[in-house]
Amino acid sequence: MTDSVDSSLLELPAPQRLLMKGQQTRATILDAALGLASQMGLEGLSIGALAEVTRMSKSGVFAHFGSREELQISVVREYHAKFKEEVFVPAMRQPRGLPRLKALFDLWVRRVSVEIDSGCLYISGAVEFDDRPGPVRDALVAMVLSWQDALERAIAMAVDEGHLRADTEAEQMLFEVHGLILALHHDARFLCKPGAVDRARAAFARVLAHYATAPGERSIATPAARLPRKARG
Amino acid sequence: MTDSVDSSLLELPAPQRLLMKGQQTRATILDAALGLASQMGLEGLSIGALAEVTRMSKSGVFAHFGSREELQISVVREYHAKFKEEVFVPAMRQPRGLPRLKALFDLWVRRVSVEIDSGCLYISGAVEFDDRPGPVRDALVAMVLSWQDALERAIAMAVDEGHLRADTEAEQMLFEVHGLILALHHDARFLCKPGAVDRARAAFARVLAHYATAPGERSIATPAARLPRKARG
DNA sequence: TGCAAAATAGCACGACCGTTCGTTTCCGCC
DNA sequence: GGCGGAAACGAACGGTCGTGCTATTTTGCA
Repeated sequence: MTDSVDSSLLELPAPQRLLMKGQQTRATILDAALGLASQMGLEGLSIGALAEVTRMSKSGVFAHFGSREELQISVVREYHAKFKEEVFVPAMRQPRGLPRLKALFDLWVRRVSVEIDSGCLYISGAVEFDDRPGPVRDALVAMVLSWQDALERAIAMAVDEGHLRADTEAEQMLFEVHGLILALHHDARFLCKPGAVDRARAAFARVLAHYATAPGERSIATPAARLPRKARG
Repeated sequence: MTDSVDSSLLELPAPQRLLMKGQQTRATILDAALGLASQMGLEGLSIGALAEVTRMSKSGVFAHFGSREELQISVVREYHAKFKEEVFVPAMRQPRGLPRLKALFDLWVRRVSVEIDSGCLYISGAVEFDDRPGPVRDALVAMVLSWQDALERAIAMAVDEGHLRADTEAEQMLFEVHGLILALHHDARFLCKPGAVDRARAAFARVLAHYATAPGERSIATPAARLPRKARG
């Protein structure tokens, strides 16, 4: 998890290690690639265009990744890192349970809204690679699954905290919430409908209300509910 | 709306009109193109691959459309026609209100499930063309909007029939339902999660329950509700 | 300052792309 | 049977793609 500074650097025999120039331009390229891939999709990302943007030669760009596929995978990983840092990490500073869950959704919405003119790689990648097997798809699936897992854990915690009904199916709730983000992305980016963000937020509130502890059924934040979370399939 | 048999045929000066050969192979090509585009996306659709599948020459295929863009648009239109015939038309045979709305969703789900190994052009197209202006995007947007319009009308009718709450915002409900389909498509096709169909159906039932007439608030199918539907923005 | 290695450039290859053009085959009608 | 137009073909063009190669420049340390 040392980010984009990849580990092979630490395994050099002995001599000069801090030749940072390479990693630095690699980061520059990756940044440009992220922007390009967000616009054109992972499949639309071409080394030639990337070279033009970074004002390098095609082979110069190419040498940093060894193959187009490796470049794509690096872009996916880079996006994942940025996403995590921008959405996951800040939300983790909220107390577990409803506040954290709300923060996760809010930051997620904010991210997708910001991306209204740059595109979410998770979403576009999912469509592009949904029937194109290979390492890129595998990487993409892994990233998305890890994000969904984090969300599911947050939901389960909210259940444990007594903020959500005890019979809440985390995976079902995740499905519904994820749908809201997808619809937001679709309406805002493709259909250019104004107010999609508000629709998503309103719908999320509805979902929350439904899964929230029914009035009188169980008091909010009952300490007794703070048991070790039961293992989920 | 005479399907793919385009109207220029009927405007010929006088003589031989039924040289159907052209339209026939055009239909064959279009059918193959639909399959190809469902797998590779509209941008991944290439004339060369299409020629190989149909066992024709590239130029032979090309001649039927005049440009790749025109081919893409034709594919979009063809998909729209098939979608309408498979989802919209049968649902229209249900009585207006809840039954029709349920049928629309059910057929839609069925379609997306069937497409689990062939891809929904509306969804993949939306992602591919969300920041790629041009005639193809325009056609795609028009088709999707017309479908969403149909859904919105169905929701509004269910309100008029008294099957849904009078204060139901059709566009908001549409947003939520659309999200379910997108999530279904994502989970089933990309993540290959089993049971996504059931999740979608369960979530739809939840949405319906929320927007349904609150118990005692207004009786179901009150004849008085059958007023001319108020104009919606 | 000089040296080895890393980083980048330059060039060429083969493959595929959409498109054009001239030719050839096919079909319906006189 | 032959004529005319539609349909399909085949070859070629210019372009971009990813990817190897071999120089050349740049970099970091002795």
